[in-house]
Amino acid sequence: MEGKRNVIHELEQGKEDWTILILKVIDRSLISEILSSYQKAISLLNPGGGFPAPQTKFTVSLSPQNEGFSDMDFKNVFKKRKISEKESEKVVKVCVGKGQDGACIEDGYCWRKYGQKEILGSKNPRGYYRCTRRFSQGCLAVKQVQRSDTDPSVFEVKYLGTHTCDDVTPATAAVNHASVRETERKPEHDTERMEEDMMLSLVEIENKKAIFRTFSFSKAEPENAEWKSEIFPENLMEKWSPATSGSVITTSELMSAPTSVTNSPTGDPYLSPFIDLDADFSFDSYLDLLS
DNA sequence: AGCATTTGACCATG
DNA sequence: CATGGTCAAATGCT
Repeated sequence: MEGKRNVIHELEQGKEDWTILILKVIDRSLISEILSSYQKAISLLNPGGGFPAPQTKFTVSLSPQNEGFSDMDFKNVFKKRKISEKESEKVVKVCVGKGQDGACIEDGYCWRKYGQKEILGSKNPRGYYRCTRRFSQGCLAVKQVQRSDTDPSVFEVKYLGTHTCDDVTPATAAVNHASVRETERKPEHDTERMEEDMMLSLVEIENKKAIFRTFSFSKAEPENAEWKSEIFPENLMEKWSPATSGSVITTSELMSAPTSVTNSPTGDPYLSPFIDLDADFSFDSYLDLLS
């Protein structure tokens, strides 16, 4: 009985996390399916229990003028995000890496390691990478990758400089694969492909979620515009930015959002901290729309 | 053989 | 002088 309760709790936790992600993810149709699955699973485990009372009313604040959020912020997702004033490098991106040494973190570009350093006060060395097109195309993009001291599964990736090359690796295509396929899918799709898509997307989105949870940026400043537009494609920013800050994102807006994914090298629309929205979002009302 | 990675040396900065 | 970033020779891999 205790175990069942834990499972329900975990599912609900996951559900909340997904809801946070919905505000970020372009390919909503797939997320809707996942969300429905969560709900079905909870219902099956907890018949008659229904949804927990709207503690599910929460706020997500992602204004560029107060970007950056801590683990605590995401542990208390129902509270308005408190902003840290962190002044630092051009960009600091914290993300989960799949590689054993951080060299394989997928961001769509080809990198070549040119150095590694032990950093004072850090357990793990920092790897230095530059774009492989440095000499062929004069691309000056550089990144630094360091495994987190606190969480070995997390790599802190710092991007410096802008890509001037036009390199988009197959890795990027793979990242977008599931979403692209999703848009191509016919109404009468076969379950096998659905499962495959779902698995791809789950892996992808779980990574995004982890990134999103620990994502932090330096203070938004004019000189950062360059890397902002590089990492977060303009058209997506436009599509996702409400006209005014503090506007409420309705569920219908969420459902009608574009399903296409741009083929941007490092484009990670899921993570855009520049979406200026303070959204009150009720999970229950969202599910009402789904049913 | 050609390319990528490793690693100690070197350099710039505070 | 300590530290972090880069260079480049040595080494490894395919």
